[in-house]
Amino acid sequence: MPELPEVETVRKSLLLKLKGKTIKDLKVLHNNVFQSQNIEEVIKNIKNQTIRDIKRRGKWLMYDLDDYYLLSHLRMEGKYIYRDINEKIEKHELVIFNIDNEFELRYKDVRKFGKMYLVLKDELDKSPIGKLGLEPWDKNLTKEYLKNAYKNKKLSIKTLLLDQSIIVGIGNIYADEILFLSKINPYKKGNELSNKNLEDIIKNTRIVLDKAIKAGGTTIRSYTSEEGVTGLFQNDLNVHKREGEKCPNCGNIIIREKINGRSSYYCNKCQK
DNA sequence: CCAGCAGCCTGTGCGC
DNA sequence: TGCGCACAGGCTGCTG
Repeated sequence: MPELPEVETVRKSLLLKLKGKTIKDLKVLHNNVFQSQNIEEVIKNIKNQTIRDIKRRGKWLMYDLDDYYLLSHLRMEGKYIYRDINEKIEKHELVIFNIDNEFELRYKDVRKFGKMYLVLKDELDKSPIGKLGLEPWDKNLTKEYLKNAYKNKKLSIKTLLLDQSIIVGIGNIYADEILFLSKINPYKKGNELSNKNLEDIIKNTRIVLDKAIKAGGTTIRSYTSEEGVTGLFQNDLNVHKREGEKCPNCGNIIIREKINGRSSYYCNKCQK
């Protein structure tokens, strides 16, 4: 589920259910989720912490606890579900939170790519959050900022848009959409972009992500029959997942090519 | 330092 | 029906 609009949608829904609740217990059923952290320590430290708020930074969820942030990245397929206390653990459920002895919040991740970190609040900068670039709506995100970030970069703009140390939150779907609206060829190199290109990228990043958030995100593969978040933005996609269809702008056929290992959809007539 | 690509995992869907 | 392959909304870590 995981680009910024989907994470934002998850954040809002988690907050409604969890704000003010206390984590009474934690079970970690798969070692790689907390990666290098000592799981016994994590469990000890998180017990009886109250969820004051749930924030978001880029594609990271941040549970704002009393003394810590619990950071959670869904990567490709992570999701949260609610279950009754002690209900049978299903396959792929990796982390079980006991919430106020009322119900369980479970983190489920088929591919096990997702990550969590429990960090002290004043050590946030040392966590993965500390390496992130600007939020799309940050006032510091200007064409000068991008020009500087992209100078000397021979990577394609498609690849650069996915670089979370420059702008956060854009993934493979929205990168394609942003480039389509900006009429930029995805192969164009970062250091070859014009001022107009850079302005269009910033403008369209905000437009696309805003619209996607309002639509509740994009749902492409419906591998969730249970309570996954189901967004509607897939109906508004212009090029992504539309190989062989007509470009809504010029009628040319939309093509798909791999750029740096990621499927990229674009119109080679209007994206120059 | 940088670009490119395998690797992490599991499941689904398609062509044969 | 079964098999093998390509693909999946992300990111890290290795290689040259």
